[in-house]
Parts: sequence; structure tokens; C-alpha cells
Amino acid sequence: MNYWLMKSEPDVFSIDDLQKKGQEPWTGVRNYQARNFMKEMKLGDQVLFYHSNAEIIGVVGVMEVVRTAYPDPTQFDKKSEYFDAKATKEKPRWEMVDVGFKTKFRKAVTLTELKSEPTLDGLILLQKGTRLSVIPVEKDHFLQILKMAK
DNA sequence: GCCAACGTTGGC
DNA sequence: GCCAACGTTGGC
Repeated sequence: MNYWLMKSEPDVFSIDDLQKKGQEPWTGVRNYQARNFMKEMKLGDQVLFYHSNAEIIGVVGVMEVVRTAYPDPTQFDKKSEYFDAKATKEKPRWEMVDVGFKTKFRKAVTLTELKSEPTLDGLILLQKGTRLSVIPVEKDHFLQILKMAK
């Protein structure tokens, strides 16, 4: 079992949206490193849901991988903002996983709180200049963040 | 709205 | 292959 963190702007897609829908294909990742992490994901992997570019920035809940990586259809869709002219159905560039809702924290674990927690030292999210939207998280860090949500 | 940090593109 | 220019991310 592996642990991850994925970012989303709540104006675009929030934890509440996921809770309503139950599950969702994680479309729109257009960064190779992030894509490669998604390809490593296994069924049942636990994923922290992080709200970026938001009023309240931080981890807001937990989701679970319910379908392993497959081509992101928005790369072929000319009308999509995620369209990629260099991607073909024979040679897709971008993949995604489907995630299912697990829990929403009663209160977000904010970025400020994450930064001030010494045991989270080394969390990739907190490293300088990290803009990755899909990030692996150590089990201990994952459990620590769950603890902070209580 | 600003801007630092980073990734990508494309000319050479 | 280098690197300047440009675009994007995301916190503040």
C-alpha cells in the first residue's frame, strides 16, 4: 500500500465535489513527473486531497485509487482546455487514475500547520519550489497528517 | 495582483 | 545540446 497527495484547486474541483460524486477521473495532469507517479499507483492506495490556490490552503480529506492509470481522454478533445495536439490515441502522452471519496476532515490541516510540524520534515509538498500536483507521501507522514486532522 | 520557482519550447 | 523566452503554478 502506498500513500500519495494530490492537489486540486477547489474552484475547479473540491473535496465536496468528490464527496457528491463518489468517484472521479483525475483529468488534466500535464506534468511528466506527476504522470509517472500516477502510473505507479495501485488499487487501494490512499491519497490525501489538497486544496491549492484557495482561501483555506491545505489537506482536506482522503481518497483512494479505484482505477489504475489509463489514458486521459481530455488530451484528445479539441474543446478541452487540457487538449494536447501532440498526443495521439496510438501514443497517448497523459494518463490518469480514478479516485474514490473516503473521508472529509472536519477541519482542514492547513499548509501553515504542516510547515510547523517537525515530524513532517522531508515531506515533498513542503520542499522549496515544489509545484508537483501528484506527490508520494511516506506512511509515517500520512499517519501524522491524519492525526493532525482530529 | 505580484512574483519566485520551475517546466517547456524552439531557434540556433 | 544550449539557453533565452515564455507559460504555469501556487503562496502570499
